[in-house]
Amino acid sequence: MSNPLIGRLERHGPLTDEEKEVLQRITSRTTIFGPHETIVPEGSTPSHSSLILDGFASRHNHSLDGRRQITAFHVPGDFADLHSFVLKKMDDGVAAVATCRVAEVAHRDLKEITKHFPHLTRVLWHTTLVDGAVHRTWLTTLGRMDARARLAHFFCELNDRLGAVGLANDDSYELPATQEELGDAFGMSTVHVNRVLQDLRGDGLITSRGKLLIINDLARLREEGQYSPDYLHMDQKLERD
Amino acid sequence: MSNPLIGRLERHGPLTDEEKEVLQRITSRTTIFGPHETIVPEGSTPSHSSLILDGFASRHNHSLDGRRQITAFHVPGDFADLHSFVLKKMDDGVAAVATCRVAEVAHRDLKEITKHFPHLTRVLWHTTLVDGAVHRTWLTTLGRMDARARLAHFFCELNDRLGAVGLANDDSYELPATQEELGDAFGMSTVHVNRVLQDLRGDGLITSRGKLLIINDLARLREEGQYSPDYLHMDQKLERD
DNA sequence: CGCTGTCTTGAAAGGACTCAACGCCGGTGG
DNA sequence: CCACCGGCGTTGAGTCCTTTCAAGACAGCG
Repeated sequence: MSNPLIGRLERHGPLTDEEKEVLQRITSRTTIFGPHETIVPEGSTPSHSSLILDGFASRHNHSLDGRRQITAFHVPGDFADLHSFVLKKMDDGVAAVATCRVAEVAHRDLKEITKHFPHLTRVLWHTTLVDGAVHRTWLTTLGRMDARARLAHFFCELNDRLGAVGLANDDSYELPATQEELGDAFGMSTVHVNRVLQDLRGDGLITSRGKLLIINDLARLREEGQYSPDYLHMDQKLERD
Repeated sequence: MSNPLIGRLERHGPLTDEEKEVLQRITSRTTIFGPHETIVPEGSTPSHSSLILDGFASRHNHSLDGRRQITAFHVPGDFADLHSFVLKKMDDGVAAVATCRVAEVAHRDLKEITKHFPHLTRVLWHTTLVDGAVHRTWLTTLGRMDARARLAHFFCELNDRLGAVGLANDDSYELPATQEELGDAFGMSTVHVNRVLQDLRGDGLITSRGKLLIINDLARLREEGQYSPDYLHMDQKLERD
């Protein structure tokens, strides 16, 4: 089976055989994390970065009074903490939402890439910048949209991101997050998440059975969430030279 | 006078003379933007990135219904849109808050850096990752703190960032943003910004005369804003090899 | 079968918003 | 030199989205 990282990076243009070999080599050590387990502790100084091969993970900050804010969700093919390679110290933490299979990529190996593979370096840089673009978009939904629109927006985002790795079919996908986690991500209480979800279901926009989320009316959900996928920079090609 | 970019990047460790020469060379073309002028339009595909030499700038997104969210403020020494070098298309826009002197750094030149100066590349990457860390922190304040704490937090953040470039003295500095801009950054209406500022002044935490902001009780402001500057990664050294 | 985590529901309280109007001040033009 | 103007800050009142607290229902699991 093909390497999820290579697939992810090749969305932005072909890689040379040599580049693919390197990527293959540095992603060979894998670990499993169960639901709610910590993948990278907040404040730690890891010597490797974690690539999600399988599962669903979150990144979170804690305010000083202990409240949790989830700042990102990660799907297979995403680096959850590539930033720790450059920033060294984690200002945030990474946790498994559902069971995750993770490749641990040594920072030593990443540094070799930056020394010898400038194109690969730019593509890796690109993935961290897309994270930033998603952060900005979440800022916009948090600052300027109501709870219903925020959740609608997120369901659209996830549909596109999971679709890109073959994990969404017919606008439906597995969403392993609890209502508490959704609340921690989108600045709302668990109670309110529950009520908004009921509204969205009641209005025929989505259906959910257990962890399965089905989007019934994607056009309307996009409109309610004011969703436009530009910020994901999904199929953008990066010139090599 | 010394180059603000070199000063900024050298916070993370010494640069070679050759690296400094390159930086000096690529930041030589400057432009002035007046208050409220657009520096980089949302959705554009710039061929250069804008380094703030002087002034105060903002980055913003618009929701589809036209509401503005400011996602970052930039001070001298900051690249406002280094991400456009790698992402190509701007998902956000950059505007001058106060008059800005800006160095326009050609993407062509940045690409040469990624080919020949791996250390410099990592340091530049670092600055975009700090932007990301600030975004995450803002997400946390937006999602999990009330309006008063968000503003308190921001005033502490700016005190540290401006202090690092010599633009804050005795915990006071120029803050050229209007109350409307603060509202657009921190998810609140102009009216509410006004009221919260009055509270902060009334409680003796800050004083403001015109555009000058004075922090009267930094310890208490930090506590109210739950502020800790770790996420700015300010004095972190990056090893060269 | 009981436990624990998750989802659901109700009621009351509150933070923040909208609308609307007014004051202040610096700039500009007559 | 002064009156007008537009941008910005301030105030008041009413409304509403969202929270908190509390408790009950449900379901998977050991």
